[in-house]
Amino acid sequence: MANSYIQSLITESLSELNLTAKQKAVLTASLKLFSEKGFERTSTHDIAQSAGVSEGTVYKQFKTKEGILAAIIEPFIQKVLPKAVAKFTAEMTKTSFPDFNDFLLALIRNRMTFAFDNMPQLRIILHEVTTNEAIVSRLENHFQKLLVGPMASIFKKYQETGQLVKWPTNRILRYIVTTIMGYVLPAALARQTINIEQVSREAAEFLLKGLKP
Amino acid sequence: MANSYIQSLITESLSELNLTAKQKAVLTASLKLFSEKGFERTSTHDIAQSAGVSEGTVYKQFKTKEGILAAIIEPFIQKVLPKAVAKFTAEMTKTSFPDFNDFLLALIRNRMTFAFDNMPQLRIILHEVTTNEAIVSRLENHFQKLLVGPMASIFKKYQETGQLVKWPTNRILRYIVTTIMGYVLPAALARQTINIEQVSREAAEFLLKGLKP
DNA sequence: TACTAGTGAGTGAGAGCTTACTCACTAAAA
DNA sequence: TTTTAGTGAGTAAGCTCTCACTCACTAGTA
Repeated sequence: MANSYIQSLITESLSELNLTAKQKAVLTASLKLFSEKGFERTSTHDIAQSAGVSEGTVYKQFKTKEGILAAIIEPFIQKVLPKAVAKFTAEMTKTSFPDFNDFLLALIRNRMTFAFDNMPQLRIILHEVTTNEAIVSRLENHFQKLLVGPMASIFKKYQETGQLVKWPTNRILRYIVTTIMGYVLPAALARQTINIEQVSREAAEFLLKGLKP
Repeated sequence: MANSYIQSLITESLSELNLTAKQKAVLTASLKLFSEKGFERTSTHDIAQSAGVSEGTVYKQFKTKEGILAAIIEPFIQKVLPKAVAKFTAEMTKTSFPDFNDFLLALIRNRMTFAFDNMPQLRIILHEVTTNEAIVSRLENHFQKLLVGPMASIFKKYQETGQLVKWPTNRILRYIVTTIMGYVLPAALARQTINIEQVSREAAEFLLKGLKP
């Protein structure tokens, strides 16, 4: 469900650029190589070979190697991320789980699925983020604008019904996000998968206790 | 306290190699540049210039550029990390805080101080870890051998006095570590400092609730 | 229908640089 | 005198990016 939706987001943002089959091959090959070896250790020769095109083709569409990286990261930060968040918050406000436990579980499951569906992109961003301050501040900005705002009103409901501790939205979000990351990051780095269902329950159990009033 | 101890660990591991002043300058310059720009974007020319030596000097001691990276990462993983953990667990078992809250606070404060004292090294490892599986599995191994073992017996005490939930050591550690990372990582990436004292209390408050039986 | 002109994605050899690494040499210490 | 740290110009490999060229295809013309 979340899977196919995310997939369509990616294919959409790809087809929007109306690229030829070969240009798309360049992007998908770059995504794979960048996430496996890192941007700097991937040569344009590698990309061309992996995509089955000539190096000239790589540079027809993307003027520089950095341009390929931007063509991967930018749509993800500017389109995939915001759309996924918007869709999720809309779903949450509509469904309106009366029980905070159910809300937490849905949230964690949703976010973990998203992370695993977009593992290559997330790995690339994680790598870049350590040496690129610009991306860090843009992601921070996104976190504030996209997440903190919508979540505040949702949290308020649970706080008023005495199910959620009355801490600032920022603080509550930090614990939720980092607890999820605590499961996703090791798996991402070790290139392993996890049992999302089981792990979500585990994380929800802990967070529910920690975020009780 | 923790600060000066860690500092001495680094200087010790540096002087153990009994390097000349220029060779040490090469290492400290590399540490700075690698953590700021990343290993691949740092040239040996940059290192030589920053250290105020010739490129030949760089290669007198370290046979390859990878060798410089290893000379930074290896002592950290094999000596600094284990010693810091050993010293901490020894301190904890000796002092034996009767109150789990006090233990948690000491633990978090200690770990955060360590992280900020070793920020450059941690940034380099974070960057490398995304493209180097070998380091990942070695760190995982360290986590198991160094942390899980000693912590198990400490946790047992608090579990028996009804202050700590009876979850596996691994699970409890995961939540403690990730909660700390939730404060340290954003600061590390944004290259900012945080109020360790205030933030430690915040984190301890959350963890105490989440880890109550 | 047959011919021609035009288009643009794709090619790959190679220009131009950067980079990691070497080595013949110097200066100074032992 | 021997040894050793340090030097920096030099080298070869590898990188990004360019550009003159090909060729399948389309659209207009006779």
